[in-house]
Amino acid sequence: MNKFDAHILVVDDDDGIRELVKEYLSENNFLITTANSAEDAKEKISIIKFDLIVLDIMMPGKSGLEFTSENKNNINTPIILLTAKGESSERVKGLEVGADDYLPKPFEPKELVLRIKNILNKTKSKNIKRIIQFDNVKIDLNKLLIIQNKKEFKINRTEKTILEKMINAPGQTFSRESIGKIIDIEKERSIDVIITRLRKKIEINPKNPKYLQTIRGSGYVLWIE
Amino acid sequence: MNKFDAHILVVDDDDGIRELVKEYLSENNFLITTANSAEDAKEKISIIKFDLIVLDIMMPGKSGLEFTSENKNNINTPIILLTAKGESSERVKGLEVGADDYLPKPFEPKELVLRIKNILNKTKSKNIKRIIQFDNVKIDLNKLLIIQNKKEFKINRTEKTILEKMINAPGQTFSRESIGKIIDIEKERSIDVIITRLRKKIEINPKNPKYLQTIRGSGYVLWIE
DNA sequence: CTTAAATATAAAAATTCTTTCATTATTGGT
DNA sequence: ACCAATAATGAAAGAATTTTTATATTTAAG
Repeated sequence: MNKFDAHILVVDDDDGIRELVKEYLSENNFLITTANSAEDAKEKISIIKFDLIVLDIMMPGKSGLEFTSENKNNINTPIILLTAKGESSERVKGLEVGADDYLPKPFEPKELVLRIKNILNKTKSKNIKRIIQFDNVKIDLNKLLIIQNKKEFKINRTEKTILEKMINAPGQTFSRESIGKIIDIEKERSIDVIITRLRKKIEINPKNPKYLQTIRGSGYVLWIE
Repeated sequence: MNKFDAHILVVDDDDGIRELVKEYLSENNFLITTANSAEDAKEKISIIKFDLIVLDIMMPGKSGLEFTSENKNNINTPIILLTAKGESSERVKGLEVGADDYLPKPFEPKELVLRIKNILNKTKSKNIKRIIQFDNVKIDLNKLLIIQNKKEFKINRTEKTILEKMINAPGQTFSRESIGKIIDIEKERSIDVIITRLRKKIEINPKNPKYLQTIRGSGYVLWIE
């Protein structure tokens, strides 16, 4: 939808690092705004709502720790701290005052991108998928429909609840017990039946499931993509 | 309360690392159990409920990734992966399959302790309420029970789903339409009926609701506190 | 105070979902 | 290849939930 994945504020007094980070993150499809001090950052967050802040701890004037401590509770934005190598006490404090993650310097840019993406994923708990498509199958949890090779199947509440979980954790195994907990069903045999029914809707060939597979001894898994 | 901060399972095929980690974490007031393979770990988690799992990615037999993927959904336990330096694709996968954090090897033990503490903190404060109490009423969504003045009522899935939403947005009005969407019910009259049933369980005097009130023309609201 | 619209409620009817059961198929280990 | 354990499945029984119906009650407005 948006051209950028997220809008990130990078705060560091060191021009070199700041520009390096900016460049690297930009290449990775983030929109970057920079600030060279906590005070500068403070001003910018009062104007723009960022998706995440990358913040150097050690800066002249107000430190990254102070900034985090003062602002974390007023804004909802996740913060990643850049900390000095070895100074683990800094990191402890950082997490204590509300930072979401930290990265000891010097760091690999890749690492930063990785941690950013991870946090954005977690905080964006709103990005729960409700409509997915793969091969010739479309699952629409809003309309409670599965369309498979032009055939249309209704799904019921139970099936919806299971799919909701599985779709948002593809490749992860769900034991019968855990599925039972999700949908408040007690008997494990009932879950077999529900899976059989689901397969008839999802699978081209239900007898030889491609997507909703059995993990013998463990449970079931949804493979998409 | 407990003598230890948390019970942690350390999984690594390398005896040296495993023992080193164990020793260091023990010194930091964690109770440590070890496993030397994913298979071994699997057995142990079936017996003991750990607070956290530290898991090497690269192991003979089942890899840490596979273990995470297969088990993350069935246990509720946070997982920290130990990954090879440089192998950032491993880390991406790790997070994708549900790991909560990772640490590239070689790592400083201090760093591990820090990340463990951070995760334990976060997971402790999941703020979705599932058990609440007010006046003489206790609602337990886990046990699917409402206890009101020593009377005990079962609640069904529909009721649970509605309460789940309302409890976490008290004071917010829910239109019949929005309730219907939550529980996949079409007819608005049916929702009247469901509310009536709920009131019999929650309210001391269902005819004169104190908690689950009607907002004429708009819907219903749950007032607690 | 009356009235019309909205809500409440009990009970029955209709529908949907869960469980059971009997049988067959598949899988992994020896 | 064989065995035992696990899983799949169709059909039917059993339970539970949703919807309808019919009637009563409450509310806001004039």
